[in-house]
Formats: sequence, C-alpha cells, structure tokens
Amino acid sequence: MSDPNVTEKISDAEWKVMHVVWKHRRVAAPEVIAELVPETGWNPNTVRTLLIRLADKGILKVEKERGKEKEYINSVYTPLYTREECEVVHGRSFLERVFAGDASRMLAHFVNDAELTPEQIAELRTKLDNFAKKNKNKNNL
Amino acid sequence: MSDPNVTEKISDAEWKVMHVVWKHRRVAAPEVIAELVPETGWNPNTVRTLLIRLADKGILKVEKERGKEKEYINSVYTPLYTREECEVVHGRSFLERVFAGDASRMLAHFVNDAELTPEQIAELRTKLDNFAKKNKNKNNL
DNA sequence: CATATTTAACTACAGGTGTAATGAAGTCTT
DNA sequence: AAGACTTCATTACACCTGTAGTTAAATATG
Repeated sequence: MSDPNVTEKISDAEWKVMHVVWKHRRVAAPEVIAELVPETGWNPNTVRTLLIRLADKGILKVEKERGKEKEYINSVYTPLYTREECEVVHGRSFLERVFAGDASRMLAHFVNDAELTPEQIAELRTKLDNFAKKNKNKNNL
Repeated sequence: MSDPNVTEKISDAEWKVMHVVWKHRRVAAPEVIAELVPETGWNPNTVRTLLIRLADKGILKVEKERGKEKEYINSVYTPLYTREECEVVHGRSFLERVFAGDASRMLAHFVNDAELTPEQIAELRTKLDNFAKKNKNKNNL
C-alpha cells in the first residue's frame, strides 16, 4: 500500500455511504438506503445522489441487475478501491493539512485523545514493536 | 483538553493560514502574505480572503494597527483557539468520518503508514506507556 | 388491465471553498 | 501636491456538498 491511485476526494456524507458499500462488498441501492436512512434520517434520494456521485467520481462501479425477490431493476454498486486505499489517501491528506506532515506529533496527539482500553494500548505497542523490528531489518540489508 | 468549543470548520486552505498565524501568535496580514505567497503561489488577495473568512468564523480576531517601519494601517490577526483545540476537533471528526470511530484501527493504520524514525518510535512507545500507567492509576482511584 | 409501488434519473438550490479581480482609501516619495 | 505604492474591503464566480423534489419508467397487485 505505498501509493494508491484514488484521486477524487470523498466527502463527509459520501464516507458514510462508502462504509456501507465496503461492508457488503457489492450492494444494491435499496439495501444501502434501508441501512442508512434509519441511521442518518436522510431522504432515500439523498442516498441515491451520493451513490451516483461516487460512481461519477470513479470510486464506485454501477451495474443494473434484477432483484431476486422483487424483480425491479436495481443499481448495484461495487467499490473500485479498498477501504485501506482510501484510508491511506485521506489519512495522508489529513496529516498534511492538520499536522503539517508531522506524523510523530499526530500519533502522540491521538494516543492522548483517543480513549484506548488497556488491551488496545497493549496491542498498539506490539504493533509498534513489530514495526520497529521490521524497520531495523530493512536497514540492515 | 476534553471538549474544545470551536464549532466552525477550518478548510484546507484555511489550515495553511492558521499554521502561520499560530507560529507568530499575532501577525499582520502583509506578513502572512509574505510567508504564504512564495510557498503556495497564491495571489495575495487569496490570503486576505482566507484571513477574513477565518475572522468571520470567529477563529481569528482582527485588530487595526499601524506598522512600525511603514505606517500603513494593518489588519493584525490573533488566534482565538489554540492549535491543540483545533487539532482535537478536527482529529475527532476525521476519526469518525474515515475510521467510523475506531481509534485503535486508526492508530494502527498510522503507525504503519507513517515513516517513523526509530527515535520517534521509541518516543511514542514511552508516551503509550505513560498513558497506560496514568490510566491504571485512574482506575485504581 | 388499472392502479399502486418501487426504483431510478434528472433537476434544484443554498451554503462552503478555492481562487481571485476590482475599487477605494491611506501613505510614501519626489 | 501628484503620482506611485500598499493595504484593505467588496464583489465574483465556478465547483463541491448537503439535502432533497420531481418526473418517468418498470414492476407488482387486486
């Protein structure tokens, strides 16, 4: 995951939609609506608009397909990028924007502000150690 | 720093301006311009617009003041919120938007994606340990 | 089949953002 | 004092975003 090629920005509201699509990996509009409308209070059309915009941005792929139960034709959406790719892109942009690229300070900030459980802290420390080790090996090559 | 009361969003371009203002703690528009124009290629008016918008949002305070060398009247800007306050607000919003509130996963992500030096890793680990200790004490009260 | 329902496409519209251009007033320089 | 320069405020404008309303076509139902 060095350099994902997602270029278009994902807006606030669009992220909510993306989370649902990634969860399903492939999902018809009515299902996204069923899931998001209660949670957000949005009008169904709002969800549709967001899906269409994401497709226009080249972040989702659309296909037409008949539903199984009811045979209405559905728009079925598939992500063209993984969640991780989008996280990388938006994470870097956030780091640059808010912390002016200072990753160390950003991490420290989040460790302080996030309410981590002891387990999560331990886990993160393990990750940090692994990362340090990997890094050392790389430098020894 | 539990709950900062900054409500207005700071846009991408506005963050660049804020970084400069925080650095100076109190700065006249021409100085912000002098600093940002070479770095960004923006038109001076763009910087002014951003400063005005930040003031309109209640994030900066404006005062009129005569310059020392040249006695033109300057608009002098002061931040009404600390960098940390804004980091907290925007950090939480980012966490919510991109990682759906999963701080643990976000931290893991950043540890992996940020190219930390061994020193920075060590430092972060210390912080993590301190945080764990503090947390334990709190739970023992 | 006639009507109700579902889905989707197209249109809308105000507010935010990036990025200035224009105009006006104060200050400096000769 | 007259023109040059500096600073500021006002206006502009296209694109993005949040959030639908409207219209039309396909499908289901009585």
